[in-house]
Amino acid sequence: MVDIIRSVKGTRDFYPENMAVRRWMFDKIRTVSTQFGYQEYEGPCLEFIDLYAAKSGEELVKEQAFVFSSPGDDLLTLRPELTPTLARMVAQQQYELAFPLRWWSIGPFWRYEKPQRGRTREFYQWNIDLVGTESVAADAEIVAVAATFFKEVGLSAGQVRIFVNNRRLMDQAFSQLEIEKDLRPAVFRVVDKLDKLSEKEWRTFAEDSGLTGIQVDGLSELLKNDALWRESEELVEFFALIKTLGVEDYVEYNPKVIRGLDYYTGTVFEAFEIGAQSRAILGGGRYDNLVADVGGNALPGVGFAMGDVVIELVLRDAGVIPAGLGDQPQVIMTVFDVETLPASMRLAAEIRAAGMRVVVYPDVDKLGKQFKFADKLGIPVAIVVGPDELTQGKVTVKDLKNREQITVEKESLIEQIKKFLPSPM
RNA sequence: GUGCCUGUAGCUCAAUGGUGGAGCGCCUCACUGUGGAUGAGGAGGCCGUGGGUUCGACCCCCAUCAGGCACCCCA
Repeated sequence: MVDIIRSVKGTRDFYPENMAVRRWMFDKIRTVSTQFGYQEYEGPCLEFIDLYAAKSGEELVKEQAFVFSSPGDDLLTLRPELTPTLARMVAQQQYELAFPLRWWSIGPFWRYEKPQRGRTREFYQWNIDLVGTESVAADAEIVAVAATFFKEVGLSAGQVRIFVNNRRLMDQAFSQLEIEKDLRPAVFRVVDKLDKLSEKEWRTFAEDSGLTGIQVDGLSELLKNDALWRESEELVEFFALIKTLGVEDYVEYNPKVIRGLDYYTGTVFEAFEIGAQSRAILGGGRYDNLVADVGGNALPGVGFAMGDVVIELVLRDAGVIPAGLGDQPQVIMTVFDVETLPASMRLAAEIRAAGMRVVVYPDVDKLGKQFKFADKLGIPVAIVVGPDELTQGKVTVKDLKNREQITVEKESLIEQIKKFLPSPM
């Protein structure tokens, strides 16, 4: 093979087959988002780096963002996340917009990471936010959106679970353990490590992080307490609402869910695949001063983000992606010889006028070859118009799957094709 | 950014340091108005790339690029 200029590391090519799956996933996202009354929006893919300097995790901007200078010497970045853009868009029109606003978006993002399975440098992300209310009902609604998405794509509560916790509750608990405020970020990391280390290693790690033995004991107990949520009025109300919304099977309290990002202030949640893999699918939570960081009035909100890469792997492994997705043609018009080509093209136009996807075979080839081509593309119906048909004013319609064919009057062509087409789902 | 594993035909993978193979796929023919089977042929490779060791390298060493796994981090 001649050398082909390779694709950029960490990017993906979407061949029609993959594109069909992506289209299907995105359609599900759209369906669920709009069902809950959210409106689609989109921001630019390029932003000034200053937008992210305001907040975001330090590492996200400094080490994971694609930053470059434009010909005009501006420092630009390919957006690594949407939240700062959302904050700006809201701040710019804060006196025009009707709050609470429900917005959703899906688009490309870039992070300079080491690519591996489930992680690329260019990916798509679904963002959905409910901004302008502190109500617990908003938290519950957002989580219900996530749960409904799982239902919609065919993932059961046995396959995925949304784990919920509350930052305020944890802060309160940490205070009882007399863990100082400036130690909290380190403690979050300790919490995060619990399932990744052995108990002994975890202890060591916790003490190295600055916790006393008594605090480690307390923390260990705390993180085993699945009933801790009862001590939080917010969470009690939250879980009651989740039940009302009918998605309680998907939602569970988990004291270990903390989330890395600093801007979360209340409810936090993460959805995981259940089972051996246990991949993280989406994450989000409540933030109370989204807009203030970019110069607007502080606005509370709640939302989450889901990347397309992991969810696709989960959906594939779960076997819930339907077959027969895609926009391949429904009918192939074979070409018998040069003389009959115009007749074939004319017929194709008629079938298109009836609303079907039709291709005309572009060369004069043996019929067998034309059928084989149709097979490969998964086209279900073929039409043959040779000299015999033309002189009789008829058309042959062939069901490629069952290998049946029938020669009919031209007038009943469309009807006959419909009989052979697989019924739409 | 760190550690480990892997790069051989379009795909999946073999090949003690001594002339690179298989299965599937592809093309042609048996089958000049009918495709999933069968049979017979055929095409297709600077063995990821660049150095080094050696009489000789797909094989050993180094570097580099790419992919995977575990960290890190997170979606």
